[in-house]
Amino acid sequence: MAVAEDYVELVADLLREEGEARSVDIARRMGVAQATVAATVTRLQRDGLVATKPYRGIFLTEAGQAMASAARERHELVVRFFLTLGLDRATAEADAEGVEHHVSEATLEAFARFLAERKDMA
Amino acid sequence: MAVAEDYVELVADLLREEGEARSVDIARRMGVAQATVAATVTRLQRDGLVATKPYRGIFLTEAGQAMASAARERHELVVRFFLTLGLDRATAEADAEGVEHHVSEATLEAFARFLAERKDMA
DNA sequence: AGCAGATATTAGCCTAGGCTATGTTTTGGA
DNA sequence: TCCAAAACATAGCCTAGGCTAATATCTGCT
Ligand SMILES: [Mn+2]
Ligand SMILES: [Mn+2]
Ligand SMILES: [Mn+2]
Ligand SMILES: [Mn+2]
Repeated sequence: MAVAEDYVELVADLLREEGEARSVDIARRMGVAQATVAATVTRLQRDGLVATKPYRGIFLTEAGQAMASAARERHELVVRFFLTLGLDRATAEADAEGVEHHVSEATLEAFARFLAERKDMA
Repeated sequence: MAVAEDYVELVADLLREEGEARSVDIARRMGVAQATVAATVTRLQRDGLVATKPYRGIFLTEAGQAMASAARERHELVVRFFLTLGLDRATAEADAEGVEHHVSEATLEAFARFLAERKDMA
């Protein structure tokens, strides 16, 4: 589901940027209540995507890391595509956040082709 | 919500194509149980988007028609954009069905600009 | 006219994703 | 050391969107 991808992607970001991924920070960055994060994290754990060490934050399993990096790659490709299309950064980021969950591999490849063409037109 | 747009868009299509929009047909075309359609239609009615005449199908209110034509326009723009980008029809349609709900006005305008440029490149 | 089959509704259930309010538990600073 | 504040968990509630099974209603055909 879309939400799972966003969570693991954010957990990966927080781990990289902050060294740890705490529930509070996830709640803040996702604009959601802490209780909501708790419930979602429980599901993610059930689905084998994350593990938690209480008061020590959230960590990614192998599966979680795989999902996170795939999500990240997709996210960045969509953003770059939108930027190249002439969107401002804020819009590109905002729309990518939703669009990324609905583009097939074939479409992502088309985006990549477009970027490649643009590049060697410079 | 995304589902409301898809429903009213489909109702509009059915009214145009078939003359009437029946629950059975909506269920079939959306790949959903009839009971699900009933529940959703109840919400759409509550939200002033549709009206029903039992055993005579579903109709759009003014608001519903407005939403339907906006949704249709958006849908078609996204599909045309994807096709121009080189996607096959099936992929373009499938991805558009999800993407259409996550593109801002600014992005749609960028899509339109892209199409315009392509056109006078021919 | 009457009834079988199509169509629609209702009841009862489920999950995801939200919320607030109210505990617990941990931790760092005095 | 110890305790207030921060972090986390739990309980209880809600809506959207799904499902199946059972029931009701309509309609077209004979
Ligand atoms: Mn996202
Ligand atoms: Mn993302
Ligand atoms: Mn759609
Ligand atoms: Mn559509």
